[in-house]
Amino acid sequence: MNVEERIKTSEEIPLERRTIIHIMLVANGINEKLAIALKPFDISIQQFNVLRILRGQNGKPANLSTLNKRMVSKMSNTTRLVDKLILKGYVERHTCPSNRRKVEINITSKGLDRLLKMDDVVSKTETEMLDQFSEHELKQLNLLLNQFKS
Amino acid sequence: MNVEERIKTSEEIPLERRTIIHIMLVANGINEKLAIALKPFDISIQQFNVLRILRGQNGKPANLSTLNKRMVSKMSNTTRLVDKLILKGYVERHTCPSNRRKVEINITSKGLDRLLKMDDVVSKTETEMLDQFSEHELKQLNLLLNQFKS
DNA sequence: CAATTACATTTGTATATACAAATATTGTAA
DNA sequence: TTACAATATTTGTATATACAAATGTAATTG
Repeated sequence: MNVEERIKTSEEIPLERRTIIHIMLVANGINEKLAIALKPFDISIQQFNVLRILRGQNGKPANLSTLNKRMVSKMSNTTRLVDKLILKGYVERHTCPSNRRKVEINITSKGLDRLLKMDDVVSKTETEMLDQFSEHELKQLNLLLNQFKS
Repeated sequence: MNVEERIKTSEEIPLERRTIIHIMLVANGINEKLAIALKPFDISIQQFNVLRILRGQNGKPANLSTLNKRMVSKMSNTTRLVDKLILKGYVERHTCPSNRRKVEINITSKGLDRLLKMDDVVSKTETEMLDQFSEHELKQLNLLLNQFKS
């Protein structure tokens, strides 16, 4: 993808700005592709992400602040995100017995089951997007990305 | 920024998935930083982007589909985005005389004036985010990003 | 132990976004 | 020239997100 072509500009873009725009374009593309892949499951990327985190807990319940810390894109409202997953029967929420301010969130077996199927299409999509890259290039890209100031 | 640390995982992430997550984290960081920079102007990144496109038109009016084509993140509703800018007095909208299905959108002098001030903080933010990079590295990063399938 | 502070989550409000349907206008073809 | 298709935008609806305020619970301190 050529940046100038994509945003239809004839003017030359300074290298720094071009880099920022480039990253944003690629990230939007990734989002779009993943959203399409997950569409048949009627689930958003964020919801998928939460399910994956919960699975990674290996049965150990997570609370909202844990989820927030581990999410790729920080949500300002994890409560409502979890609400949606409960409605779908993919997670359960209980008040934490040791600290009733907290909630314990677990993935259900139904959630685990669906997640397994989502994994397939997501992995396939990820591989498709990156099949132009050699392993060395992927490593190089990760190293460069590390230099961004967070 | 270390990916594993940021998403608090102890498990090893496959290189492809790690790359995708890395890009998303960096893009979210960019978004956040730009949003903060633009906050004093009470304007969203998308709105800022539209103003920049309109300025690039050099007086030539743009219609909605032109804006859509040139925007970094495709909006599904440019109408309402332009509505907001009109409310702020930054743009004007008129029905296109040659084709009354279209609208002609122009940036106002007030919009141009504000945009000039926004440019400063945005450029500063962009430079801050990238000051770890040499010119060679930026070029290298752009080349790698080009390999993403769009 | 009452008051205060800190913590964890929920709720309210405004705006953003995705998608589909509706509206208005223009072009075209029988 | 009427009917139909194509184009360009707007509107409706549902969900997502950002931010601030509210709620409920726990810990601390005088």
